[in-house]
Amino acid sequence: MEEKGISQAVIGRLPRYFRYLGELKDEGVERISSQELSELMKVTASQIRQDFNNFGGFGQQGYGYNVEYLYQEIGKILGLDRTHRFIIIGAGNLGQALGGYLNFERRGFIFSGMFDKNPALVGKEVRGIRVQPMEEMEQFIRENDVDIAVLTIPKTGAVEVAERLVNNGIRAIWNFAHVDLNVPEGIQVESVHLSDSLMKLSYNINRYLQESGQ
Amino acid sequence: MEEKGISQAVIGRLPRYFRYLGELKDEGVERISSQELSELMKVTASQIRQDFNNFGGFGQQGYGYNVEYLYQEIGKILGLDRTHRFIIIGAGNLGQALGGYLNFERRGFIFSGMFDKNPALVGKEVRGIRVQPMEEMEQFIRENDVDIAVLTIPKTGAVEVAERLVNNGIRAIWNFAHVDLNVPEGIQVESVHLSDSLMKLSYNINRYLQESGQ
DNA sequence: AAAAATATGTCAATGAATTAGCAGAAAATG
DNA sequence: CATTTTCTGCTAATTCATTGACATATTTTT
Repeated sequence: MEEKGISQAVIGRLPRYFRYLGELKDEGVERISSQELSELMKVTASQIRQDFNNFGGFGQQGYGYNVEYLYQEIGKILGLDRTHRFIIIGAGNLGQALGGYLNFERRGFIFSGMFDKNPALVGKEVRGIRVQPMEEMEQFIRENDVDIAVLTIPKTGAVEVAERLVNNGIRAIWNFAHVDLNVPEGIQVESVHLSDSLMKLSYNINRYLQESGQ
Repeated sequence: MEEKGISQAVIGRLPRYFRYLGELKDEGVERISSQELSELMKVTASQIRQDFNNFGGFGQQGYGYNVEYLYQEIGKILGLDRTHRFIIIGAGNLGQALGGYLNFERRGFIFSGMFDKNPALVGKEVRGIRVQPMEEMEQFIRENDVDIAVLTIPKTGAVEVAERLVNNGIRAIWNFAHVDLNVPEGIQVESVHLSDSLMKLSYNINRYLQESGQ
């Protein structure tokens, strides 16, 4: 299983495959062909085969793919066979929502700390984790082998906090602040720009109204 | 300004242009060239010009682009010159977080209702909006000219709720549930699959570890 | 007011991603 | 156990997206 230069287009589709395969597995489905999966997921069968072949091919001619095996393999590719400890910076509603997701835990993402600069939130508990003041963040990262920091703070401050995170050994940032973070080579950033997403929706509403005549 | 068959790749970049132009405007910058903008945003100048030209061209040779004008025009393309009323289905932390974002209001997205099936949450207020029971959803949509429904409920139930929304005249769904919604032609769906995003991050962490030798 | 510099819009070239097609391996059938 | 069917892995073709190059319009400089 060699992985070199897999495009982000492919990576971006893997979680969706993983989700569908997990559901099939739970339904007791043992095997599936690219054809069947393509109908279910509404993508071409060719794309499915091509995507999987990036990682060496998990199927067998005349049989198809074994659901359980394929599920496991994609999980491995996505790194879900390891555990990743994460902390949340910003204990507002969004931070609390993400801290509360039990599904993340199931995939090996362990919620281990939460920080906020607002004294009113410090001390509050989210799923057994006590919100700590921002001053304690650096030490906590160094002492607790934290991989991922989730940034759920307003954009003012996000750049500065990101820098502090990186300086203390964070490998990855899941960024919900509405700014682009510039981090050194080797630090992974995945941004979720909610307002961008909403604007895309807005565009498509408008487009449809225009195309179908006001 | 003719728009036909603009690719989603282009649309996906518009909100980011809009964000940068808004910041430049606030800083008092009057004009900018594709070259300068490309350095700021870390994309090629050619792509910027190509993207804008999909909509007819907003610049002038020898001058560049007027920041204020370009900002306005992209806003119009994204439909931000109109107002859209939205409701939130699911008054958990995520729903509350989205209801609380003042920035959406600034862009013309008006938070007008919130619903939850949990009686413990009904009656609670989020930014002046009272959480109503699910049973009142249909009538509210019909009587209040609601464009967008934000789905912040668990995946069980999301498909059924989506159907109810569509049957009562919703045009667009901003979907945070971890399922793919199948809606009729003409209904817009924009999904934010948070766990997919986290898995991509996980993949990239792993990849880097492997490439740089364990 | 002429010359030099700037910077767009557009076309062409390249590169990336998706889809189509098919040889051949395995499974199912009779 | 031979024949037919199924279905992958792979290569080739096609489509889509990005980048490069340049003619030309506008601005700035001298």
